[in-house]
Amino acid sequence: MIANIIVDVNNKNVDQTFSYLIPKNLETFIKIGSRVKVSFGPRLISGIVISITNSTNYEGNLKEIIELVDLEPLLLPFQIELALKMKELFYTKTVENLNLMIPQALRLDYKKEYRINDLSKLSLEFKDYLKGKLTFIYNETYTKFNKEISENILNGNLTLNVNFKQRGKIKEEVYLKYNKDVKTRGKALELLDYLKEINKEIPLKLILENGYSTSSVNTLVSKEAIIKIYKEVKRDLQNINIEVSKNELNQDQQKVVNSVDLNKYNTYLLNGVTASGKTLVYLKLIEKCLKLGKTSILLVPEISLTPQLYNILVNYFNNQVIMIHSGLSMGEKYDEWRKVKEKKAKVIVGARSAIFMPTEDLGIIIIDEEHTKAYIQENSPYYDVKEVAQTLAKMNDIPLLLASATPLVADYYKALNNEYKLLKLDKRATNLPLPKIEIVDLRKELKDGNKSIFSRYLQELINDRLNKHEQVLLFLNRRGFSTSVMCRNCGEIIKCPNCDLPLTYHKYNDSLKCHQCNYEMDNVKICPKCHSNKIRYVGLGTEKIEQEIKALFKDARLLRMDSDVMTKKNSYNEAYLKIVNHECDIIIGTEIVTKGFDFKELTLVGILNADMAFFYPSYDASEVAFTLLEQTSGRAGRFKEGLVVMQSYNPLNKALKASLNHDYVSFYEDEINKRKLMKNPPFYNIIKVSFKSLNKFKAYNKALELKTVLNGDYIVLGPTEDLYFKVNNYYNYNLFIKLKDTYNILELRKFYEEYNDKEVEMKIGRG
DNA sequence: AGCACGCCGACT
DNA sequence: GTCGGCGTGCTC
Repeated sequence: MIANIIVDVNNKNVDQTFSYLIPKNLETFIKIGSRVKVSFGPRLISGIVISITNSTNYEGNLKEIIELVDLEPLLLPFQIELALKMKELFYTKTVENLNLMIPQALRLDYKKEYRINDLSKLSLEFKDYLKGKLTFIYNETYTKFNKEISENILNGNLTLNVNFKQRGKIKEEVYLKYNKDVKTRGKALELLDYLKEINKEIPLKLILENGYSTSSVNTLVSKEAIIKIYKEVKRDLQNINIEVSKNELNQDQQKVVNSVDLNKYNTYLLNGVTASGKTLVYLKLIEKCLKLGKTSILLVPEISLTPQLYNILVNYFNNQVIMIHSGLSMGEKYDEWRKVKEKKAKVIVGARSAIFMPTEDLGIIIIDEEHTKAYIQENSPYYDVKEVAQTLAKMNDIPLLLASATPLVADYYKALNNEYKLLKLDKRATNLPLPKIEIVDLRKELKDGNKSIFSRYLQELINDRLNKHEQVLLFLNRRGFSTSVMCRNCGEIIKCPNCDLPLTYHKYNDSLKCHQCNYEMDNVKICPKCHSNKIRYVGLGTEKIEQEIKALFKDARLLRMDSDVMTKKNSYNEAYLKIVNHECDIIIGTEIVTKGFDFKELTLVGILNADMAFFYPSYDASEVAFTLLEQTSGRAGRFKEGLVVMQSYNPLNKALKASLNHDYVSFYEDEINKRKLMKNPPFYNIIKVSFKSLNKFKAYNKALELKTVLNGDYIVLGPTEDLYFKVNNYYNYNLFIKLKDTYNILELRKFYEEYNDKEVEMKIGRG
């Protein structure tokens, strides 16, 4: 029998199967998904068995598999299938896709260890250097002995051994238990008596915390008076108690739950206004799956949101729930992975990587806040977890539920056109009205001489809420920061005449440029619309706001939440508790605060720069902006009546006005027409191919070369400078390919596979 | 990727 | 002569 293997080498040139003979003694053990040790060229590495066949079309001599790395197959067959499909979808390597599914703790490190058979055959100097050791792991300090090393390898005195080291360990906890009486005294006797009396296994940690030392423990252990017991612990993740207020579905929610057919594939799009009780719908669907003995995956956009939902689920389903996100340590992730693998947990909640859990009997995949960019992994391997989930749902013939108050325009289009099934939740479950939104015209503030970040109206409201002992959330939009040019007098944004995208300001030659078509013009000093000179590029930071708040509201307690502050693992939980316990009055934050917050005392949301997101030079800027406004305003008044104040230089913007009335549909209708006109998704798919190099011209030329290859058959835009054109001395050029129905371009695949320029890095993603 | 092979310049 | 620089090409 022959095993076809993907080797653990992350390189495009070897991203193919290699065939190896299965030795007789391993035949019953080697399965699809098994990890094996093989000799690959001159070295020893591991690989994953992708398929097992009787023959191969490789003409040369086959080598035998050396040994099995893990007893049980590391990956399930469906995971292999998924990894292969992802390669087709995203132009990535199979190896890196497979690696997404292997917990870090189980990834192998290869260490080359040399063993000396006869020390006396070595030179005095080398012997001295080794200090009598028979083995050494090679590093730079051995360079001076290179010659001697290679001689000894040749004469057989040195053997090379490749060590496969697993990165993580199973966490063990030590317990102590009384065994027998021995003669002893002092502290040790005291401890022995104590353990004898209790006669139970006591954690060592507890003993040490109670004033006993390791030395008295060790004395007793060595005399066999007590025994040490090693217990494997699965780390339990931090839990905050959040009660689910109501467990009964209302009529609308019930209808949604009933509409989801658990027995076959369908993509559902649940469009539910904020606080319409989507979480309860998820709970009931998961519960139904559990009753069928099936596993559920619930994806949430960010690390920050996961613990909240996790706690709700734990309160509902107890220890059947696991959580996966990038904030967990390697060991914690491994433990969660094992709980799924051993089928001890059937409810998985987590960020995008949770989709790769070894779920053998999947029943449903739910993607909350389906519109967020967080579901796309930009760093290699590129993937969009929504497409992965869809592939997985089709493979298992189970439903995929996408949910959002503000779905992606492309997804809503598909739902309206029966590609997806549309489900609606139009009313808030709490029966509270949606928060009232008011727009403050910042142009007027400026005219009246108010140069502060806060309009007078917003200042007034903040003071009022502080007096009433209620909380205020201030939201600062970071996207599209400081690159676009806007008139502070009339709100005009300078846009590209060809693409309708905001132009980006380039400091080096004081010009404005389009990132899609390369249109370029001199920077404007006078607004083309109102001829004022108050035109400038825009920017604002959370720190600056913090300063100003401190000056304006001296007694208010502040909490800053942006990605700079919130990187630590539990910082989000801490912040969350601070807000719940009302240890802060004003919360300032970026995108991170816009999702999933439920705070009783939060009655005012201030959006400081509502315009900002509209400047982002991408076809979906309006959508991102609208979504952000809607999400942010949804934070207000979840329990009490809330008010949202948007500050804007451009109050007539259509998306802004649509969000005033929480009117997704009218936003959608406006946007979908633009998409059609501009040949953007969902009417066309966009592939973005990036070229990155220290050499500007080489990067540009490679992009041009690909464009030539593709010419004629597709709409190809570019090469254009990336939004981040020069980063760390690297230059970035992009090509945008527009095509219908698929992302699969044979010519592109061929170009990529044969691509071999070390000076220019080529990457394929989505536009 | 990582390792061998191989072909050139500068050293005991 | 030979050590070691790195460019090239292959890995079942």
